[in-house]
Amino acid sequence: MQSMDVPEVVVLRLPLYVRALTQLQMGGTEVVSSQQLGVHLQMTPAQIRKDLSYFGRFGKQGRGYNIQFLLKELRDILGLTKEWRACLVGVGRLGRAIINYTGFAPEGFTIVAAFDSNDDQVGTDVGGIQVLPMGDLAKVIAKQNVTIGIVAVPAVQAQPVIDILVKGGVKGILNYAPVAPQVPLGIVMRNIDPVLSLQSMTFYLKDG
Amino acid sequence: MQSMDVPEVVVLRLPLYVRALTQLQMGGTEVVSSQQLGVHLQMTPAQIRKDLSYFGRFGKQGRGYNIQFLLKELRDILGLTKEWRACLVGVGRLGRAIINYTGFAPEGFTIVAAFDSNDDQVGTDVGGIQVLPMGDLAKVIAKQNVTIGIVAVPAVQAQPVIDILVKGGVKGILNYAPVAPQVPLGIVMRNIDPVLSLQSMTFYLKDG
DNA sequence: CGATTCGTGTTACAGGATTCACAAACGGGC
DNA sequence: GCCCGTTTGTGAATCCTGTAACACGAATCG
Repeated sequence: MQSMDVPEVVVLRLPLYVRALTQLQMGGTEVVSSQQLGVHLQMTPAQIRKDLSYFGRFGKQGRGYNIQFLLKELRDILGLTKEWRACLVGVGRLGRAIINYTGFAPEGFTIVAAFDSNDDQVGTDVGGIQVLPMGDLAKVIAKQNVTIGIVAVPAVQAQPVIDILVKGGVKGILNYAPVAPQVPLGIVMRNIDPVLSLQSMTFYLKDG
Repeated sequence: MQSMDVPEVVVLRLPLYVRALTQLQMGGTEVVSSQQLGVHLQMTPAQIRKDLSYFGRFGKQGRGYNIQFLLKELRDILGLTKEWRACLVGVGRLGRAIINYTGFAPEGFTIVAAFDSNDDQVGTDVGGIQVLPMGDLAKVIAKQNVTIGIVAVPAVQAQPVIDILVKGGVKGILNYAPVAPQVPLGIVMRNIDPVLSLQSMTFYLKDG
């Protein structure tokens, strides 16, 4: 709905606001100005105000933003009030680390199933989750209400796996494989790729 | 030097070109046009040509780009021709996964040392690397010629650890902790944060 | 050897995003 | 109740990025 006319860069920044505000809230602050938030996040106050203004008027002139209120609003906007159910494909070293990562659950992201194409893996238990064969994917996605697929397979398998996930019905893909797969319109994909990060970093390091 | 007037977005795309070209090279292709590359990467040919033109004239009219040559040039530009030595801080689950990740080495990134503040971890062997106490950090960075620090510690420890790394002399930080730490000017930082990726994804998923 | 085709590098343009600047609103003090 | 310092929300202006257009070089073909 409103997603249409909000620039994507703005959406990418919203989670940063959520995180910073949460931190401030932990610290006991109740009200914050765009100025102060800007210092925290290394951004200009103007940008913060403009970003927020895409979604409504959350602040009070002369005072700033009520943190609790703004947090609730932002969580709503981002869709973080409900639980998101994900499935993982690929339980190699990386996949295991992802399953055992404790950062997802507190934010409402739950991995409810794991798959692998390797028969040796199928049937084993990883971090309390039964590893299922790829054939069960579509069925589990439908039954378990899975909307996000997490891909942790080798590069060459990424595209086929993603095709299966999409056909199975997931709406979002979190891709850890070092490739830039194609997804149909309407599917949201995010890539996690430390090597790309390092390779762009070295550009600035090479003659420092 | 030239880093000054090249937009950062362009630098971020260069590794994508390197990867796509490498893939084409594996497939036996010798020459590629911006058109073809664009199909591969889902970009307009114009953008590719413009990006490359920041650094030189690599193509031949009527023919396209010689892949081997362009790859060499791009690797040079990005500083990928030498070996980059990194150290890891934090050998918890995430840190172990990073050490054991096989994607870094082929691209010239080597983890030469690991540190942890937990005395139980110090002295143990992780993926063939001795875990050292934090106190040794500065010494090792200098002796081992380490330029990149990889941070895989809990959120609250990230900032102090990064301060130590920077004081120790690293020039780049690859941060896996879910915070946005501050670094002094001249230090390059990249953040890897799957939760942020998911949280911006759900914005588009929430009423799909 | 001239004509034709192809694809580059570059310049000009359009669309976005960021920053600026200011009127309007709020709260506290008197 | 009124004034003053503060901070928002928002058009306007600036900056940046991506796209389209085009002139030219290189190769090919008859």
